[in-house]
Amino acid sequence: MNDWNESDAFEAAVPLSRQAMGARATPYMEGLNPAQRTAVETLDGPVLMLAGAGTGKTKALTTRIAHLLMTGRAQPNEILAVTFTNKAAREMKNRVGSLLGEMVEGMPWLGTFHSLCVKILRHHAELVGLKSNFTILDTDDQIRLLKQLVRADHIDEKRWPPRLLAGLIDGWKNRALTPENVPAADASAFNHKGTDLYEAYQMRLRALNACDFGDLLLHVVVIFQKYPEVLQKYQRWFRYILVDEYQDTNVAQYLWLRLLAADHKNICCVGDDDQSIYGWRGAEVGNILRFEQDFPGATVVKLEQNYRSTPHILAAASGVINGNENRLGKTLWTDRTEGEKVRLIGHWDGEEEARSIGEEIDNLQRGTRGLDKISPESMAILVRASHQMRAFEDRFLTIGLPYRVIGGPRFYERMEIRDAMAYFRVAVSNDDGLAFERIVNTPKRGIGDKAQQTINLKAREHGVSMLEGARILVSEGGLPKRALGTLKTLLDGFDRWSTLIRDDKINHVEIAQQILEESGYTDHWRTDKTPEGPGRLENLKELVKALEPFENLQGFLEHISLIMENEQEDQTEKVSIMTLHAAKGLEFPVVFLPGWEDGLFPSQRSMDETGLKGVEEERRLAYVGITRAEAHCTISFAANRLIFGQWQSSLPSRFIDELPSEHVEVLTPPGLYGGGYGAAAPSGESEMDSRVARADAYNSPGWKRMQARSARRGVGKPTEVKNIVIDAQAVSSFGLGDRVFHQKFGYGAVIGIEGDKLEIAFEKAGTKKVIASFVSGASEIPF
DNA sequence: TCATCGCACATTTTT
DNA sequence: TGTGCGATGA
Repeated sequence: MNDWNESDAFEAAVPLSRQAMGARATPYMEGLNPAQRTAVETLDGPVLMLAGAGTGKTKALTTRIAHLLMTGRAQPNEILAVTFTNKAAREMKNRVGSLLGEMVEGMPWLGTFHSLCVKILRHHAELVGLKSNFTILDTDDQIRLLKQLVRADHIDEKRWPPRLLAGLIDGWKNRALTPENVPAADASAFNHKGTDLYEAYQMRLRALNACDFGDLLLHVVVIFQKYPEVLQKYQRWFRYILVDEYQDTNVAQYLWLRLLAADHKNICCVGDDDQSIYGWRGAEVGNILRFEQDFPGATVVKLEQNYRSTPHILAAASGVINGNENRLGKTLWTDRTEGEKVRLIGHWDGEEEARSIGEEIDNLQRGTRGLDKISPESMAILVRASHQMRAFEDRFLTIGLPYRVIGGPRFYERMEIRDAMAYFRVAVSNDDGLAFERIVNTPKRGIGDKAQQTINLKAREHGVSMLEGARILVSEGGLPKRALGTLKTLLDGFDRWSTLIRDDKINHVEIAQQILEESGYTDHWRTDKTPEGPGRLENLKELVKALEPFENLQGFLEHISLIMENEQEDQTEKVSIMTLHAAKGLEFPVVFLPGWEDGLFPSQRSMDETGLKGVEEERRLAYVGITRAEAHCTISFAANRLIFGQWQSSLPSRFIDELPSEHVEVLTPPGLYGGGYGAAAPSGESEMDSRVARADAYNSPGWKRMQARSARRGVGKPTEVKNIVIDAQAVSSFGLGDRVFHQKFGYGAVIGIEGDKLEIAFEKAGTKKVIASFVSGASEIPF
């Protein structure tokens, strides 16, 4: 599958008939708005397509490809089209295909950065000291390798965890830095040994004939920079370059693109600076902000007409994103006029929030809100951090609401899958040491650390692979008897399986089954008594099924190293729960955005680590979240949350203050503060509208009064709530030193006042900041 | 070599 | 609260 096939990639494909197109109009261009049309038709020179959320970016991009082909500007194999994910690549392929019917043979150079790099690198591997059949390590292998190196250097793994080193190295690779280029400023990294270990790691990889993900790009960039004649060949070949999600590119990817575009200069980058949310893994918003300087004479096209959301939703999103300084500046608009305001709800705690959202979803799917029934599939809950999902899962399980969690550990990352693949890897190529290490003692064969070290030693001493080393040891008898026997069995197994693979007489699916069976791996899970056992067996079956479409095991392994996704769409209608990151690019009629509390969202860590830059990225995340919604968007926050078994109280997110109040409907949670604010107290809203439509409307006295008022009116939940919120006088009447009571934290003394927020030293729970309305004077508690 | 205990720790994730 | 890792003992 990944075989680099010259004829595929470079030989002229069947030319498209120019007459055939000339005769007809351009039906594939129908339905484009003027901006999209410009983006499609501006073929010469650099183009930056700034495409806001829901503005038909993929449509413009795919139509542009169709246009290039139909006008005869380029053959399918002369277009380089790059995406980040396999999913995006697949979608693009399909959409180009359907635009043009069956007229175009596949585009060999449409793919992810990584898959395209593999293709190039296999062809020039020797230039960076690799063989063209190099293997690709995933993060797991990478960490294990680094661990070995860290240990070999006698570094305290507690203080200097290998993962940290992995992060550093990834960071360097993202910035296209080889060990010799690591800036002096980074010299102190990892106990002053970072650079050396990086170098050692690269040497080790070369010895293993392996690459990590970062290397795929780095090596190609290095080759391009060092061997102009190689670069030139590609530069000349790719007449047109298209890049999706340009705001997510890192330095290495940027360099890669610049080098390739330097000849024809026909590069079209599509992206949205406001949706750059991957800075933490090396993405440089700067790339898109700098585009016009980097590519002089660039045409910039802004796609601003939004086809997804209602005006209120767009306005709310704009209000939030306007808080960012560094933007190219777009304003989404729509010609729609109808629609609900964004709804804002505060809750007492996370559980309450989950309950409320569960109820709301239930109402929506039954059509109780006087609206049409909405299928659960059309609804999504988008959270900042995955631990927030639990509350919803728990709740939905109890009320029997079908849900699906998107993201989480992917299929090919699961332990049993990786183990099974390690078996395949060793069977296919006996010298895959990392894979051998992984499974030599799985299932348990009495070959522990000690024995593995001996094997390793023996292998190095003879300059052979681990498997060969093990073979020598077995023949010499250099291991405990028990280990010797099991190891021999395993080695015989690999002999047998490798022969089967080489002979190619039996179907590879059968071979795979045989390997898993004879190695004892399937039995290992069959006899496993943990609750996961059956599921893992199930996954193994899935894995074997996934082998079917491939020619052989080898083809499967090559392909799979770059595809770590889980494609099992079950068609039952379910509510989706996912992180905001995972939601990028998706859309739902109904979106819930829970957990908008300072510290959770924006995340404390992000703010601590990168300061203002971090807040801005979090703000973009908020923008991404809101713009996922087509018709209904509900933002909520909880005053208290159980985090790591500890109650923490928090303040509503600063992003809530940034929502323009005229596009927000403030609701009180049913049951908590009494409910029905919107129905019974229209005054609150007009009050807020008359206020300067600015950020702190929610901190304003009006907001507080409103909260207090609805609280007083409330019936409340019998136990929890009645005495939490007290009236407006109390809100403003606390003074330093006052003794107060808080429902979850108990008694405490006010030690600081900051607007409507109090800093309170609780007797049991420590010092916390709380909204004044959530505490009451200690004497007022109506028990 | 393997099982158990105790401790530190705790975003976001694609390839 | 819970997990995952490393140190500890059988």
